[in-house]
Amino acid sequence: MKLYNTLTRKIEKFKPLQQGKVGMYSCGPTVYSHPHIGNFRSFLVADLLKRFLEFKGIKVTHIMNITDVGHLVDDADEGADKLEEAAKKQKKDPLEIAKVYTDSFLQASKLLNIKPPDKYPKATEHIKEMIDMIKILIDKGYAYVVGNNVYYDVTKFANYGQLSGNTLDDLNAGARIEINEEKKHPQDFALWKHDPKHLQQWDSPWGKGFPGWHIECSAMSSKYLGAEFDIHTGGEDNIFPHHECEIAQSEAASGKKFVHYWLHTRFLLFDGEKMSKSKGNLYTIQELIEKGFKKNAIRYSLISSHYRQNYNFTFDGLKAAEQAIDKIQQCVIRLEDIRKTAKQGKISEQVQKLFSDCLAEFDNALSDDLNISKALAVCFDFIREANKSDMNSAEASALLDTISKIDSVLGVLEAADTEVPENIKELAEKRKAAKLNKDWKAADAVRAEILAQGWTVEDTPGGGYRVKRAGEV
RNA sequence: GGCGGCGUAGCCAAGUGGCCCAAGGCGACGGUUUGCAAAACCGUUAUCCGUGGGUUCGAAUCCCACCGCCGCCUCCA
Repeated sequence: MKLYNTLTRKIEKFKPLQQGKVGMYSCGPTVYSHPHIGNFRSFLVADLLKRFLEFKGIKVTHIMNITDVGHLVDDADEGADKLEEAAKKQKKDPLEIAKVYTDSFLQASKLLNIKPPDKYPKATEHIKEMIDMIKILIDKGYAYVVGNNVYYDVTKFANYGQLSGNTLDDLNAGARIEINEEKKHPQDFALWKHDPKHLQQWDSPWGKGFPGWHIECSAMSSKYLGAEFDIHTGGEDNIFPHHECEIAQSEAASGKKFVHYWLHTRFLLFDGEKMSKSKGNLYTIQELIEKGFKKNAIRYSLISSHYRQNYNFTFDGLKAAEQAIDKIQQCVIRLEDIRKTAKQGKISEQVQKLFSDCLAEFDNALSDDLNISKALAVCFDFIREANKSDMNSAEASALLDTISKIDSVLGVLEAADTEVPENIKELAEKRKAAKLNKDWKAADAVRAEILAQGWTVEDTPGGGYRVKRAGEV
């Protein structure tokens, strides 16, 4: 498998530290507002990667943090904490705010069929680990104390800038942040801050205060994955300063290489524009569902293009995604039908080749830096062949199994367990009877009646029929 | 100013030196099937890949220039 590594800016062959096992850390949400589709693109890329690694038989330990403190509004390490701002505005305790938006995030994650990570560690529950790491950084000379604040000394870390390609000189030249007199170097960043106005305060060796933003990921990733691990994911905006600072902290503290592969998801555009609150195009998953879009279509849409490419999210695209999923679902229904009704038999060489080729090509496509477009093309080529084939029950079952393997990665199919109401069933039977009498007029009238109640009836080969909710597969 | 990405059909999007007169999805149109539908299948929908040069036997793919779009460097996935 090959992955593009932001650190080296190259596509590299992926080799886990331990064969068959992968440790993966994903930067999760800062829970000060409802996460939107852009946030979820990044989380879905992590989910896709994890599912694919699992598809390949690799055991993945996945950690996703929830940031519920310390995310300052500006990186001059001044100003308000975003959670605190929300708390003050809504006149609520920061933890209450965090809970509301954490719940919203978890709910949307579930709607999008994101496999829960092994752990969602919260920053506020790891203050001790952060303090311990800060102490080490001070002891090793990478951090210094000024009054009740602790700063990381970027000049002590030779590789600062390796991830983002920034150099300290360039950063200074382009700096738009105000100079903080306490810092030795303008790019030094806070590890621990003192601010009497801050609502969330903890005791520390440097007095009451709260942790800087970057330290949480360093502390929590090493706690759950060790000081050195395989993959770290996040949005492209995390590259600098967040991930750059994480590397500086973690590698300085442990003396080991921190992360082997850095994956960054590019931003989502909405109708060709950057999403922002002022443009009013920051949709949440829940809002899209209220608008009538299907949750699996949202998932499909968000994963259907390459993660290192800006993806232009549109409502038309969502509709196209619904159609595409329907196509797969329709094939599943057909195969289920064959599996149940066709005669038993052996799996022919032809069918054997069809599904083994499909799985191999699907694997190859995603192994190429998660080439999802190619993988989907493989999937649809397979669907077309499956729809054409005349087959026995065992073959249908094998093809269903193939689709289910593919969907263990895509995660877009839904169990078709719609309960059909009794009266609709009766109407469908009535129509069947009319059809047998070739009373087309009556049959069509019943069909119209069924449709008026929000259901559709479709004939299947052999005189049967299927009832489904109107607009569904 | 520094760092980086992109421009392929009506839309989304793969392909990064010969298999490309360019995959796949959506849409559209025609056909097969159907009592009629739906679904499915078949066919058509880019002789050409932002523009102009160059390298090469050969380029969407490499080089140069230009135009356009976008991201990071400041909170953001």
